[in-house]
Amino acid sequence: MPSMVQNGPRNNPQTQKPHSNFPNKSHNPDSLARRERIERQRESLPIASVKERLVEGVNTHDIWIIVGESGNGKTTQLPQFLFSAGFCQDGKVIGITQPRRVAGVTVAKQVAEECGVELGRKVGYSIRFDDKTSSSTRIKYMTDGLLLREALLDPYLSRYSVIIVDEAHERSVHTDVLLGLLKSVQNVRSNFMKDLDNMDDKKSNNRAMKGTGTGTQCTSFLKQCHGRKFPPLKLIIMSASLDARVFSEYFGGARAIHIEGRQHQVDVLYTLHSEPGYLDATLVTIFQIHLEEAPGDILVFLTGQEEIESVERLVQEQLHKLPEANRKLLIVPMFSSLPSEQQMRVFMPASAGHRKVILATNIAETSVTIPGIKYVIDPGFVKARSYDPVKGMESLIIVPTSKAQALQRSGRAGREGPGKCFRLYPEREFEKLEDSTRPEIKRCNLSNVILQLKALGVDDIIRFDFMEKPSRAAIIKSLEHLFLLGALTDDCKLSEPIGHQMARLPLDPIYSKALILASQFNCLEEMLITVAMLSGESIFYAPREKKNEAIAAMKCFASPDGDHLTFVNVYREVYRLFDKRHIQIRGHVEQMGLRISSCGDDLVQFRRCLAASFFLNAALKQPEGTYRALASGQVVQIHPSSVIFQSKAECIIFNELVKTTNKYIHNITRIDYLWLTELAPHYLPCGVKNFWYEFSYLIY
DNA sequence: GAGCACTGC
Repeated sequence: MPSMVQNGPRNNPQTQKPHSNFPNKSHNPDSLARRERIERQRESLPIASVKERLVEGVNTHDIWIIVGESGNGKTTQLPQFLFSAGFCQDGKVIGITQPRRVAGVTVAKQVAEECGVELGRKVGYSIRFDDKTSSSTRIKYMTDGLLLREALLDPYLSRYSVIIVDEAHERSVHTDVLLGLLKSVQNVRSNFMKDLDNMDDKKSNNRAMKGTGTGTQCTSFLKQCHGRKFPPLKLIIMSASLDARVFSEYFGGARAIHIEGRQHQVDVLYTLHSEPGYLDATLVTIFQIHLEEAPGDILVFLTGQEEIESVERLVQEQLHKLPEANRKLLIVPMFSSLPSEQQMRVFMPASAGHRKVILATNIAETSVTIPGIKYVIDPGFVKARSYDPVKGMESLIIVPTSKAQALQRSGRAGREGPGKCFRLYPEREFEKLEDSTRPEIKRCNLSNVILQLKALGVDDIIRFDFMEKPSRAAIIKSLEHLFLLGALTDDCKLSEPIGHQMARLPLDPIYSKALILASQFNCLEEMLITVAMLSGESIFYAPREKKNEAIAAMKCFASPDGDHLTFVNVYREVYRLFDKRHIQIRGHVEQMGLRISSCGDDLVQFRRCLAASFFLNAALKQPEGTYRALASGQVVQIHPSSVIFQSKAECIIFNELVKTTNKYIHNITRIDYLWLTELAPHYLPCGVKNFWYEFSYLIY
């Protein structure tokens, strides 16, 4: 039972690393010395030797692919090279996107320091909830999701002369959608004059861009471009993957340049035979390193909290059997749901003579860089999320890593000096692994992606030029979902006003719709609370050792009607803890002109609104106590973390269906079945069939 | 009776 209310939202420990402050005036001899040191450091980076070639390349070609492992300085140096080469003339901006918030912040701080400027002036960053830019910002680091949002307001990305997409090999959904968008924006901007002629020729034709070779629709861009002139957009795709070919092919045979990294030698060792139980093998390897290898910390990649906690226990048990002198081993767990104070422990050095063992999930692959690692233990597995669009179900299952992932993990041993990586499987098994992890866009719910693309004016999703196309079934399912939510019209366009309102909110479409409905049900205040809680990390945390305290704390707030009402209760008591996201969403709905009122103690009204909002996720109790989801017919169970886990509610709505050891539903509220027939009559029982009839001609 | 990792004008 998750229960303790956490002390504020968790922060990634990297954001809390100390950084020096600005401004620094160069009259000071200390700062002069520092500037010289920074200059020397910059010049020693691998990328410095190819500076002229890079700048010349960007001048002559509109698109470049830069391949190179981390440590070569491409993220910090390239924007500075381009700035010096004049790419920010006329107030234009160089934008650099990152998949993660922390990276954007830390890199921007470093570059501001290198430039000797105050962060937020010439160099800045912009991430959700935190904008450190000004009108004078010329080098702007940001998350890729944020640039996508910017494109909704400025489809031509007209402020930017150059956009650098960093860490493209990670292939997050945002990166993939952004690449598709950038490709079409670049095309429109470089063919600007030609396209205007084109449009004059085809005034009656709504699909002016078809046939220009882009494969995308830019009609909406063109309309807004009338009478304005933009310089070509320079694009740079940066990737750490060894294979630049996929990017190069996607961008019409774009040139790629390889820049050496700063990686030290890592010896990779394999087992002779397959290990039946990789946790036992992990344990043996930890002690083998501890007792036989030179000093240096160990990083172990495990699949989840449960594994980490059980390995931690096993290591502690074994440790006590060793002679006193051999017990100098410090075990530190690391996973994202761990509170930040405990996450910080991985950055503290072990006391003298001790070796540190970090037991981590794949958070340590990319998100968190831990100093002092000399040994990596890689059992070769990862817990991965996948999505079944037909069943509307996510799965969280343990699968083998890809080759790229194994390389990424072993690289973690060679950041500060030569290291060793112990792969707990035979070398022949490595050869059988997939080359790279399947891009996220092929294994996630596409409703949000489609809503954003529609808002950007891309009407024909099936023919959108994705780098890797999601399955037709996944696209159709999400179109159907959006239609049932009222976001799409009968001819598959974004509806007015609901679809456009939904696209503006940075939320899962079903939550956006819930907010719109809630203003009609006079319970927007309560729905804002609920959606804010559902949209971020859980604010509940129940460590194993404080289980009873956690249960007691939860009981103070629990509502017999379910989790959503419990959220409202918690908020009303302790709202300050997570106000940031609440305030942001509140600002959005106020701007949209929705009426914010509270239903007060009339929580039946709120539950009716939940039923109207989440009717697609309704379930009925079966005789055995399990539930049957109405939309897909699947048999599901209430997850034990729900406050109504033990109740026998006849009819419920839920927010998430995730298959782990069982098909579990999360975030549940008890409703009355009759409300469904009253509030969602277009859906029950034949709404879906109507959809297929209406849309089949558009899809096939 | 159980929770990979990210992200959003």
